Amino acid sequence: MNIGQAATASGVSAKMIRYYESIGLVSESRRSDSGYRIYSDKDLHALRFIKRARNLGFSLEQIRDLLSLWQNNARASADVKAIALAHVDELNQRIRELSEMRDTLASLADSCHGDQRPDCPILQTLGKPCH
Amino acid sequence: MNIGQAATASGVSAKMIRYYESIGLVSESRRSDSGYRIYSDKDLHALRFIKRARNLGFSLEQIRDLLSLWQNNARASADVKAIALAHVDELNQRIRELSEMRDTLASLADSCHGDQRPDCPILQTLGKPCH
DNA sequence: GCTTGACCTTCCCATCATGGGATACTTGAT
DNA sequence: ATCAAGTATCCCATGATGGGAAGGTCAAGC
Repeated sequence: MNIGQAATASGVSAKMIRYYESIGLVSESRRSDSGYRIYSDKDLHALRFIKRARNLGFSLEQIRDLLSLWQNNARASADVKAIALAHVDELNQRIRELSEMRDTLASLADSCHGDQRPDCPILQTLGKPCH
Repeated sequence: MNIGQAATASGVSAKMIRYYESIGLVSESRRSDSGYRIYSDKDLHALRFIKRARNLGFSLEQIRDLLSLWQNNARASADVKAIALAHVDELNQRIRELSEMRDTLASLADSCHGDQRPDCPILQTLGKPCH
């Protein structure tokens, strides 16, 4: 399987597959005589693993750890769970921050007439001299 | 006021002030004879404005628009409100995505024993052949 | 006056994950 | 033989920020 097919089948772009290889996230693939990368089902499996983990918001470094646990049959599930829960915490933190921004901004927008007049509490608040 | 004092007073690092100037987000400041940047209260006001808007998650390009409205006394508050509401939508979208990730991951983690055994539904799900 | 340390200047590089594009080669089908 | 599509390697860009080097400036203390 060439890189394009692996990309389609895994949902990871060819560009990214090459990049993952360059940073050692996936091992260097076999090459054809002409230098084309060749992917096995096992390689594909790893790419799909990465794609899933990205969809869950894991960073490539977190995925590096997950991959090594995934490939290590002697792993303890506690190690995996710890990474997952740490990431849940990160997600919660970011959700909290974004929610706070949204609430503040929504209430500012709510108090703005939204008409042709220049008077605007949003700009007034942004421009206030101190926090 | 030198850049360091402006940085402290506005909460924007000196690095960032220079960067904002380089991309034309703030106008080039006056310079002393020796080339030091000099900031007025008005400049400081604009930096604080930017800082606030960043805290609300606006991108620098959005802030560019907000600043020009802020400085334009003939603005319509509707224009400001539109930008704010569009940003609220973006925030909601990101919150939704992150919440979805968190829920998926939390439920996976929940189903994982988290003990010394290798058996782990988290890795199993990440590694499953198809979406 | 001279030293010292804190501050300022510009310039380059790094981050993180991804995409765009240039140039050249390979493959497979007509 | 030709042509399109695929692939290879490079370099560059993003957005917002920080780090650091090399050199100039300022103010305080001796």
